[in-house]
Amino acid sequence: MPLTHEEIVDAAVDVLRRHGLADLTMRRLARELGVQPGALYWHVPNKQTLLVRVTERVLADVPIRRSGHPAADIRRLAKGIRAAVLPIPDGSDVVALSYALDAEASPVFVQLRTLTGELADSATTAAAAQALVIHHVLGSISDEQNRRLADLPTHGAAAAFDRGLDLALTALTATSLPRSVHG
Amino acid sequence: MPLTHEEIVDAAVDVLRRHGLADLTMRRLARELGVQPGALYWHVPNKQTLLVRVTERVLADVPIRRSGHPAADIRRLAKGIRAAVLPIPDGSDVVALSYALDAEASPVFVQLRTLTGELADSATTAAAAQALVIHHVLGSISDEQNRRLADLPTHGAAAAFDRGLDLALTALTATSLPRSVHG
DNA sequence: ACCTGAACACCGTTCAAGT
DNA sequence: ACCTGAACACCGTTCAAGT
Repeated sequence: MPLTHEEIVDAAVDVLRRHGLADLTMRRLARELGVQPGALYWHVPNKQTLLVRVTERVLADVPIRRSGHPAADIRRLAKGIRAAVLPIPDGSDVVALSYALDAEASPVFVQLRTLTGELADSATTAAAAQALVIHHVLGSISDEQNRRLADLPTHGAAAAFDRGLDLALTALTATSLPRSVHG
Repeated sequence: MPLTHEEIVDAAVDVLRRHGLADLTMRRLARELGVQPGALYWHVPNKQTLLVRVTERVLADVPIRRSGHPAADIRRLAKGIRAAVLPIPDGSDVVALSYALDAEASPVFVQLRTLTGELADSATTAAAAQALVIHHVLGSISDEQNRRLADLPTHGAAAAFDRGLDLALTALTATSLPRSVHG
């Protein structure tokens, strides 16, 4: 049976999960799948696009629920992203790259945009808040993964993550009265 | 005259500034300097370390002044980093990598840590605020550079950057009364 | 339609040997 | 002390040719 697009993304996620981004090469992937490197290029245009597909897959399990309380939903979403990406070596780099290439690459990104929009008093504030949260989430994960790589302690990481999230959300709900349960 | 450490870093910054990270290879650098690739390894242990030196050089021109008003100083510092890194292709990636490898790689990082410490009501808040600001700064620059690469508009970038900075600082000065002019 | 084989133009790093 | 030459073990991508 012929190689499928799905199989390639599966194998890519697997290599990333087990060995990190440095080992996630097109050649390595081909070896893992028992084909020649060139075969991959019949199914995938290039490595960058493949990494975006990997991001979609990794973020696909993050639950997107709505409670009517945007701040609480943002908090849950941010924690969900962290939980999904943290166990994957270099996961934050891959997700950041995909977010940069395509800000609609995952429903998770879109949902975050919607939620900050409901909480902010203006469109510019909403955009700034969305960016602040995304940068906090991906930056925190990146720092934590790098600390792990360098064998530095990460005991307070989860609490620090929450504290940073609080700071960002405090500012949002302070500058504007929450319009909360309106959607 | 023999090759010097300085010359190598200079050439590296130059290649980065003109061609970006993808073209900043040890072999390309050697070619540019008229030596064999192996020659570089007598002066520099590896590429990662060289990139940290590049970051030091890039951030060296960011002015570190103190006014007695930490929030204003943080704002100025953040804008200084943005001004220094934005004109350099992939500059945010290189700086983020260096920050991850060594959070004391530049006096700029250290100064930011000090300033958030003065504004926060606790050590954990200080650490969270430092991280939030750094992630905002590097994340914003990265987004802006990527948008430029993809020929997307970046007209509101400076304002969005300031707005995000305000959000982070508003939260800091709201949760705690500024102890401000105490250092 | 799907893949192989082979090439093109590269990488970072090491190290004996030269001067 | 400082560098060359040459190697080792790789990269991403393309594409004629095969089935």
